[in-house]
Amino acid sequence: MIVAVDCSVFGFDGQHLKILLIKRGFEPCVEEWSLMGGFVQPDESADEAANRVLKTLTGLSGLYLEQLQTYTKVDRDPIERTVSIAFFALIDIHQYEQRLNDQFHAEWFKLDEIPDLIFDHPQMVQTARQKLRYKAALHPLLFELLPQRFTLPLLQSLFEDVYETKFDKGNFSRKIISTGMLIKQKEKDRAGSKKGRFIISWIKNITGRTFTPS
Amino acid sequence: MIVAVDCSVFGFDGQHLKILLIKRGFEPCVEEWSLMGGFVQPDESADEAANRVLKTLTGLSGLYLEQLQTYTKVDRDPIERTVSIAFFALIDIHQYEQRLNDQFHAEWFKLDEIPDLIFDHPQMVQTARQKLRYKAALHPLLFELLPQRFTLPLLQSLFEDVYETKFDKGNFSRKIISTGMLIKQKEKDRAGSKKGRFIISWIKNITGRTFTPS
DNA sequence: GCAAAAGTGTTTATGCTACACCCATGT
DNA sequence: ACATGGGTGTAGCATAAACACTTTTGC
Repeated sequence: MIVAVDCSVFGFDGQHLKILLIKRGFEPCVEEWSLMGGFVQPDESADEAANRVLKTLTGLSGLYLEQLQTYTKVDRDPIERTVSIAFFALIDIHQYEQRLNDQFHAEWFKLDEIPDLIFDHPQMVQTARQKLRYKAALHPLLFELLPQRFTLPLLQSLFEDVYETKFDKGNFSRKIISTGMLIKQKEKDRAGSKKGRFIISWIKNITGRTFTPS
Repeated sequence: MIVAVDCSVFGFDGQHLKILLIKRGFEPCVEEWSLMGGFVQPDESADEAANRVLKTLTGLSGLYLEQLQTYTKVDRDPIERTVSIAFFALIDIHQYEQRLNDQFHAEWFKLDEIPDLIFDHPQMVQTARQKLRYKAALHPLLFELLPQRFTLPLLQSLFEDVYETKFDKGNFSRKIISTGMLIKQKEKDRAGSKKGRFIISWIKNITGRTFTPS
């Protein structure tokens, strides 16, 4: 039986949450859109395979990566029996290097504009999205989508896009600050706002802290 | 590559949460304790395989079954490269039929008295336990461990054993009742208590309701 | 009657929501 | 000066925690 990995890669461009898809260059289903994936090699675990695939696609290592679920329907691959271990990854979209892009014809898609995907990839994307929402409500996850230094309004717009709702800025601010995971810098970011927003950065290595957005 | 399933089967005997383990009757690691598992056949999905395995072990179909995680370390099986899709299942321990038991030398173990297990099964058990706690805090899951008709004090002792803590009976009662998922019966259960406890039953098919224990 | 466990009520504390208000700056 | 978006303060509401109280029965 063949064992594959498929990755739902999420990014945030400042406006919308997006997912990275590639146009397949090989059979079956050439020229159709799909998640980035690959086969698990004899000398690697699935996690290693997923990291390898992501490195190949984005040029980046050490991305936030989490195993989602394994898809095993008998006929999910029309050619040969294949089980696929689905992952989702979070990436700072601005670190994504365009140069490797062309090789795979990769593109970022807004989540409500996803094209038809091969096999059971639509289901993987949906599950990835659900898990992202579910987990981000309790864990500091979405920071992985932002640069090291960002602003609170930007973080809020990310949460609002992920949860498709609006949050009260006062309550949002208090909730996020109260986690103790953010450090307010002295500098402000003055682009696109009359006042300016304080830059904040994220303490990545606090373990065990959880929070819910308001 | 070989694809297997392994199931962490939980039960509740009225006192403690327990897990069902078997003594392996075949190589490798004969006579050692392990989770109940099996190989995914060419004509079945992993879910079907897990259900088949559970049916073989317990004689029961339609158990609560959920995919946990897939274990893929290269050398996790010393004989041949095998990936294992781990599941956890919840069972009303009293429906478990002893007759099929002997075939596998199955036994229930308290979670703090689990013997050495083969391969990465200890990790599977730990992850299963974590997921059970995590999910039961938000979803009506633990009812699956009880008979159709049970009492509130019994439910509370189940929660207390799962979370290794004590809950206030008043607050617990209100919280559980407020979910609207329980029906208080007219009858009482008079065994082992001076007053008696009202029997309650569980409305299984309410979707979307969630709750947190107090 | 008394002990023991079931079940109910009540007070207090906490946290969340909504919304009003102030602040800094570009035009 | 004023419009705009950033940031802070606060009153009211809803929920949760702690604990006192009542009920029912076996002994």
